[in-house]
Amino acid sequence: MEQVLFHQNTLYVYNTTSRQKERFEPLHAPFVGMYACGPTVYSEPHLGNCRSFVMYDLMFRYMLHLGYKVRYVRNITDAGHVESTSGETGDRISKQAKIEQVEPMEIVQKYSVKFHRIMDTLNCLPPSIEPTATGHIVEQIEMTKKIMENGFAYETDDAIYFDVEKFSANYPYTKLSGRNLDDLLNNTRELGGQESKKGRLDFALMIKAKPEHIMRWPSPWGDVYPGWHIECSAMSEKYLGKTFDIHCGGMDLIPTHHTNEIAQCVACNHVDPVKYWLHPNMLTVNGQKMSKSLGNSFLPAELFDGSHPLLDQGYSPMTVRFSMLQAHYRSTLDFSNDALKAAEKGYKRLMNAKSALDQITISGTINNEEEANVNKLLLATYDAMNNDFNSAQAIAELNEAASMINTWNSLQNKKANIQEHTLLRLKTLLHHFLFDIFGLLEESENNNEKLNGVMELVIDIRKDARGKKDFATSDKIRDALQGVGIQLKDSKDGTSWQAE
RNA sequence: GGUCGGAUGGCCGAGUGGCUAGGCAAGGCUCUGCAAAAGCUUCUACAGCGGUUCGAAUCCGCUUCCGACCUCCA
Repeated sequence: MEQVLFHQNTLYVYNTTSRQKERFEPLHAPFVGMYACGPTVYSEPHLGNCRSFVMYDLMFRYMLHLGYKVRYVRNITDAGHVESTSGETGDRISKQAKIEQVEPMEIVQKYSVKFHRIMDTLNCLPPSIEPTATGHIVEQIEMTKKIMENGFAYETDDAIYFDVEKFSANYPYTKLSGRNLDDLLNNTRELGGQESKKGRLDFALMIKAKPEHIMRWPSPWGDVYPGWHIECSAMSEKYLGKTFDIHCGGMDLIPTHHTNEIAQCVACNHVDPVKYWLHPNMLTVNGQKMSKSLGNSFLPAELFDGSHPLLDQGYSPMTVRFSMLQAHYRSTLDFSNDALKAAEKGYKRLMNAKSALDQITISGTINNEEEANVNKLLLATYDAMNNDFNSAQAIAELNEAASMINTWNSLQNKKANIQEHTLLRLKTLLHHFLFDIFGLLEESENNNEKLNGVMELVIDIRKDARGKKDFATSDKIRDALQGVGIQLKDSKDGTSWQAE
């Protein structure tokens, strides 16, 4: 039996289009269609990329938890992400293929695999559908044809361009970004390259492939490869329909990629494709956006093993995930040693409280204040998430829970003065939030049976030594274990251990 | 240069005009053979200057600083 919680929990989301929080009402509840811009698989994703994917995962998980039937589509851009800055035309995949001296599809394969591994490591659920651009060339060509038929695109010697000026006469092109169209049109900044497009804001739907270009597909305009924006429009329409609920993507995609996506869809289907646009903010390093071009990227692997020069230790995947959850998705998040260290401790605190809660039972008497505090907290945690997925706030509420749990746990009898079903609800809450919604995992190796057996023995030997006041032996055991990353924790109830 | 968004205690970070978010660090205490771990506890901040209000971190204006986008980026 599945719970449907969305009737009691009204979700509010910040819609970039309206610049305010709106009540989330799916077009066809309980179904929710959600599209997120996935990676361009020409290199390894860095932590900034990962943050966005973790945030989409949080949204996906929370909506699932509420009982929505979510179809989460996240594409893979494996063709056509054009670099058009300096006259050199060509897409990122082809460029990287030249650098690594392999086939473009080898690049695609290599970095798709890496991407999926990282998503697994960070415990992101796989999307419901993960379509690739190369698998949907037909749909993209069809869409381009329709846009041309509708009069919003034109052909030149080198490409099919979208006519932004013509489009903007009929529709507020800059609606999403809030930019002033005239300012954009009159921007004095010089563009490189000698493209044949008419307007400076026009963008390529399809690019005619030069003879040396390997990734190419036949079309009414000769051999072409797709522009970047058209794939998302074509694939979102195919799997979610002409209109759907949620579209996610990094904030940096608003003025260009997402603006153009809307333009394409409207020019093609005459309807606004997306009801709610949700945009996670950037990850920063020393206040600056993490980006490949700035050279300040952290790769996940460098973070996990601590090999990045700015770090003085490694941090586990769940520490990284937790640090991302501790900030709201629309705020910038600054990555630093101190922030990660704090996250590491904070994550352990919650996990420890979760384990401690398993030992807590009810006393049989009810303390009204205790009872009220727990009930308040149960609501507050949901309220936080209902308020535009405020995981930071929700974590703060769970920390309040941790304090209560720790207090009960420090009592001789480990008993709480609350109702039985209230205790049960608290246990359920912690389980749901930590594992299902936040997507955290237990990282300790305490569930390894053989190691458990060995540790039991070692702890027993040390206990005997301590009993005989043979502290040389007991300390030797403690220090040696510390050396291999196992920490012993002495308490009144005996000794437990934890692997780093 | 244009447009948009920020500035919160030692650090990271929530904050929907009134009820000290939270975590980490630091100090104190409990526990302990010593330590670690764990727990309890203390630390009342909102860039500056004006304004609105009974009351402002929150609303408005100006100033300073920072960032993002405008050219590829999640």
